[in-house]
Amino acid sequence: MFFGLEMENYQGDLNDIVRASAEPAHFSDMVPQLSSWQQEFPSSDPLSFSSSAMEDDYSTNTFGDPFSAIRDPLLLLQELNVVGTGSSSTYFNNSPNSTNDHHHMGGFDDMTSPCNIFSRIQISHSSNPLPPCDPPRMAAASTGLGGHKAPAVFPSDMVNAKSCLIDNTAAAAASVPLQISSPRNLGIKRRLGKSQGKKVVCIPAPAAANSRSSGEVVPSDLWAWRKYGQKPIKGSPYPRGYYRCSSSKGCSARKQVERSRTDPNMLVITYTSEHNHPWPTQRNALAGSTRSQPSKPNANNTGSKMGSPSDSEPQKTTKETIKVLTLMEDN
DNA sequence: CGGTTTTGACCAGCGC
DNA sequence: GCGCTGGTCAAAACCG
Repeated sequence: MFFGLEMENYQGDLNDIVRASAEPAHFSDMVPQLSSWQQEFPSSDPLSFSSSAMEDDYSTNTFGDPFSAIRDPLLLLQELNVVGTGSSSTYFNNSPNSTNDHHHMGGFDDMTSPCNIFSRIQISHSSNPLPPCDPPRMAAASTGLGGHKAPAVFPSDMVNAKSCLIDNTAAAAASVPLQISSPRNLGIKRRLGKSQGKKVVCIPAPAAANSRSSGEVVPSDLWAWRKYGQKPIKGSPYPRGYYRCSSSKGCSARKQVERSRTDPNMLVITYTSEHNHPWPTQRNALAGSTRSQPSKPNANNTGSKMGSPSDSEPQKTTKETIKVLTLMEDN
């Protein structure tokens, strides 16, 4: 069930993995699962998806702001370190207990709070941690990691854990340059090779979970991200969004968000650089951060060369997010 | 007012 | 050198 298990069968063709494990049908199964998740973690849970969001028709909004409802996977892990046992200090640690595949992340099992989403997150330590998302990039991660046991992180209820996280920082620490093996991504290879501390996260795209049309507020990230660009990517029908941290001036943390070209239900988030500041106690600003669906006459963006404005990630500051921060500070 | 998103333009790396 | 491509900049519009 875990794709870590699927990865064990990986023998080189990532596309086969994607085909084998990332069928859209899986995602359709995700909705009721998330609904049950929502039931188990009701609105008091700052991390849960909204039920109304789940009711949004994903098929009619295939790229409708897929990022807003996503909490940073890395952030989730960081929060684990904060809220959890504090036994680890990295985004995800290779648990000393991880001697084989399909281990829970150390400390995760301690997350027993009924209101803690993390209790439902499992980390798969697989010798082949490649996720069933973007094959070229995952191939890159595979190449770069050089056997590094990068675990996957995912809510266990979500489509058989169709999310993953590749810690390229570890690769960099091991002096293993991140490389893209696919000739289709030479450009990316070029960029990735230059940067350091890249982390690639592949997660299921929420079904327009931000539900901006309904005005529902969905927490996305404790970090404040400001979108500074969006570009269409060759070979991919989906644009890539460029975000930088706006929590602190001078912070070089950035992330790129795009849909997997092989599985539109998956989002590939690439983190670049680290935050050079503490957790934001509050968002720098509210104005614009709760921007609703553009009301501009060209809101449908028919004339845009870069895709729909709904592709972007709204920087939503929510009471729920503040609540999480408060809880974190209490710890 | 101070933040955001949007988006056209610009720049730089790479292959040919 | 040129073209392609990805990444970034910055002005304008927008939002609360």
